[in-house]
Amino acid sequence: MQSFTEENYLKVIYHLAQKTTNVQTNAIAEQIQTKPASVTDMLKKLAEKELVDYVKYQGVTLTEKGKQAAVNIVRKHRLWEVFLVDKLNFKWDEVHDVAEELEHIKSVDLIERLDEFLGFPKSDPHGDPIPDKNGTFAKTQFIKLIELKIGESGTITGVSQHSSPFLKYLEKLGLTLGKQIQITDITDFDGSVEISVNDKQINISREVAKHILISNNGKI
Amino acid sequence: MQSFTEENYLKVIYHLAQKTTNVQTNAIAEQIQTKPASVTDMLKKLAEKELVDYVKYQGVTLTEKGKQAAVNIVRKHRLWEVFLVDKLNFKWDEVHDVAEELEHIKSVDLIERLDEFLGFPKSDPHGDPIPDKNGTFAKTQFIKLIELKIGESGTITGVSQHSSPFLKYLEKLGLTLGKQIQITDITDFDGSVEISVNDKQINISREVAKHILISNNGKI
DNA sequence: TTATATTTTTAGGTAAATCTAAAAAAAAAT
DNA sequence: ATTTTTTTTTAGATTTACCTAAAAATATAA
Repeated sequence: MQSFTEENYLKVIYHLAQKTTNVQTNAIAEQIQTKPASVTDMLKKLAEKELVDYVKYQGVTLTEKGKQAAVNIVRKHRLWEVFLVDKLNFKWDEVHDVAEELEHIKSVDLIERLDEFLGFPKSDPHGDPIPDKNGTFAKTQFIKLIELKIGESGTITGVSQHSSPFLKYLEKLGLTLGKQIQITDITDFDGSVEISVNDKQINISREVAKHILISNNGKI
Repeated sequence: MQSFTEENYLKVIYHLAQKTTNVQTNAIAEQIQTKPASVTDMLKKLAEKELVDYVKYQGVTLTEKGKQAAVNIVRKHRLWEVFLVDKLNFKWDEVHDVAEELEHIKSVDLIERLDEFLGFPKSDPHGDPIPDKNGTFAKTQFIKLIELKIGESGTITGVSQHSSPFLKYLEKLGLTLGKQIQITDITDFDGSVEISVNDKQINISREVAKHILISNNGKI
């Protein structure tokens, strides 16, 4: 079993490893809100426990054992987020911090029963996939909204930015999960995107469009 | 805000204070599974924070601030127990350890929403009262089953022993919360009690009868 | 009321996770 | 190919919660 702190390191390394193979000390420090020196200490400890492969000055990768542990935390985090939104009526921008605490509750039985209670959800309130109890993710097929061309359409199925202001903004625009959208225009000047959603035309910046994930896309 | 460990001390002191006014160092150490020397250290720290009144060699009492914090943990613990039993189908003997972890989740919003989701329950799966968000307990009127006389009856509304074997045993006998019972005989020899429940006659020891709490009692 | 037992505290130390400041290694720029 | 910058590590402290062993205070018994 890992400590609360070790679990946080594993989770952060897991997420950072989606971008780069070898995860850097500084990147971890930034995520965990601590100093690089503290990270080095912890990496040694995790390597000792065979949860990461660590070579001085070369960054880390998770071992199979470390990856399993990390995926399990991700699973718990996302299931709790579903609980908070579906059952306790939290908004999708309010759940992160609470789930951050709940994800460390240890009982295996609890999480299996929670999964069942929630109806074995496949994704969390932000569209992120929930691994099953063996750590397997369902294959998901997303493209970024920014990649759609004029006339193309699709369904909003995720976001790649979880900050509260961003999520609140999308909510205000009516750009929530499950919504059907169509690209009606792309401005030459700054690349901002005009889309039709809820029978209305709205305009979003390229930056926003980058972080909206679309599935079932195609021409109409 | 208190640390996880501080919260545990406050909770234990709160529970022990139901029996004696001045809570002793050794009693705390036993409950928390630690050494008396460690308890002394922590009592100094809690006194420093004005959560307890502590006089060397004289034991401790909670201050008003300390009591508030303790009652809040009790509230969270009991609400989570209701969640586990009512929503996740845990048995009443399985919930204690998990609730012990969940009670330390900090979000105030979470616990208010959970309370609402559960329908503002007034007692937990063992019949213990749940304080409201101001820390007020509803007045409860229990007597021990052992105090009933032959012919008297009542409703099982609580237990004063939470060990898993005890709870499992009661479950097997059908002595669960809400059940209507009547005393049909009390054995002279060892004081064991014959009761009628679910249209059957069963026999329990004095020791068991001491830990079953009855309300609405009276002659029939 | 003195002796004995129990309870509690002090003193000094350990382990986990953090820190700052300085040194070392690696990467980038001239 | 140096120099400069950035990244990472080491060394030595700090804080929290715990420990053991010994001393001190309190309670109990003779």
